[in-house]
Amino acid sequence: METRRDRLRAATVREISETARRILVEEGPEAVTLRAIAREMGMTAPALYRYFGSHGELLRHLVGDLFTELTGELRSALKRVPHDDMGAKCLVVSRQFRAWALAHPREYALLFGTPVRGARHEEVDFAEECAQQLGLTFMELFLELWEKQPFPVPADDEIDPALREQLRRYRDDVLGVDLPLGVIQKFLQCWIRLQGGVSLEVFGHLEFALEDAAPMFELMLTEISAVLGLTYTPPSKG
Amino acid sequence: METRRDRLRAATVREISETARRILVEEGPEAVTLRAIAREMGMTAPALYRYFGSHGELLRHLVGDLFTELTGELRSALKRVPHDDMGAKCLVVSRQFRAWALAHPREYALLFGTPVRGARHEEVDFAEECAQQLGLTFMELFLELWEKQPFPVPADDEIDPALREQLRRYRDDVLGVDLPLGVIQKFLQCWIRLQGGVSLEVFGHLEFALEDAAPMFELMLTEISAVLGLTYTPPSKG
DNA sequence: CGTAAACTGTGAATGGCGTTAACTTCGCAT
DNA sequence: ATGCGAAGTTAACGCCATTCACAGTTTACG
Repeated sequence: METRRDRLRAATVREISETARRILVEEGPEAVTLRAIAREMGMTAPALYRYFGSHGELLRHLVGDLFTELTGELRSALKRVPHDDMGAKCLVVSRQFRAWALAHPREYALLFGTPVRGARHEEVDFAEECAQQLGLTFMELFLELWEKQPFPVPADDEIDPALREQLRRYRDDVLGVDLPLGVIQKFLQCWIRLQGGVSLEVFGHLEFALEDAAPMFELMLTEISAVLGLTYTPPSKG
Repeated sequence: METRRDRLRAATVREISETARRILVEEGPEAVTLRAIAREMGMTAPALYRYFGSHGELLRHLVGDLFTELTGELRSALKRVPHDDMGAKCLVVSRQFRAWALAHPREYALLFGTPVRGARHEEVDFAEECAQQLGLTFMELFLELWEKQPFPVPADDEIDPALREQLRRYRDDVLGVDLPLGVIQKFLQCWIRLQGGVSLEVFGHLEFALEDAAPMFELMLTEISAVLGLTYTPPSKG
């Protein structure tokens, strides 16, 4: 049952997350220290150990929240698109992903930058579950596209055997769906191009040549659209 | 002139870099502290300030060294390929880039991970110069390919105006070469796919689906080869 | 040669960090 | 009303980067 203390505790956990995020945004990742969070909340650092087992655990919780936020924004952006316009859906979700990354570069770095932060964890992590939700969002869209408007995919025996076996494992053990392996392959190819390109841009690794990578991103979307048999439409000005 | 002290100083600088790198490899990036480096060298931390202005400056120097090493490996790999086999040259340099990244993931993270470490620098950095050398290596190869075996590129007026202007600036102000803008565009597209894909793999962001991303990487190389009109050949077993 | 300057190191100190332990305070259930 | 546990505190440990005053050694020069 929901006691009064439970509510207070949940509120404090929420305040800790919000404070950590504010510091992350305003002062950068290295400023997100237990002492800084506690200071900002009018507490002392050891008190935070009542809520999180360690600094790393607090950060992993924040990562989970961020994954959930990002997933939510993608899903709600999807709802604003005509239900049967698969091309628009794919474009919207891709652009929204990039838009969130650019609007929240430090959060994005926490989610998709070099890992390590607090190293690996044995148990299934809260953050990992949330990350899976994000992956699922893309996967569901891809699956819907495949069912409504099948696009060309390689036959199983056209796929490199070493890759084939891994795709099979991912399909059967993780996704548990019934799809040709070629669809999984195309999905991963698209995802790698999308996340790879966005990461490079957000982390500043394209600045050596491009001040604004938006047109390059759109160029990538035209290519991906072509691969998937979708009609590309330029972004709306809104 | 080259005094005795200069030689000793240079040797110490080298030892500092080597020690820092060893710690980076063996204990991870967060263990690369001034105290740890000094401890390992039988010195005290403040002594290191005689050689580097700060912890961040030391790291930036290390980054420069690493860029130089990577560039060297790519260049020497190129020399082991028949001079006129452009397809093989492109494949070798791409595979060698990935191989170095996988063999030195922590170093790679320092070069291509999320930046920030010590924030921006006003003056032209040693590390930046070294990074430019790496970029130049790829660019020279691309230029050689274009001259020897031109591949299809979009005409200037087929390129998004916003992109066209940036490509022009990059070509004229940075590269200073005489090439169609379409070549620059294709170069960046290829580079983004290459570095984007390798980064995702090295940072573990493909592990959700793939245990070994090598076949996926090769698949990407077949696509890039096709785009550039090159004949793809599988990696040699050696 | 001798001496002053420059270079290379040390030790102590400051302030920040994560984390632990001992201790207080207060809400709440029996 | 009593007692337990949750939520805080302060103090402390051992890290960290960085600065400063100081000492020893090497070099340069008159």
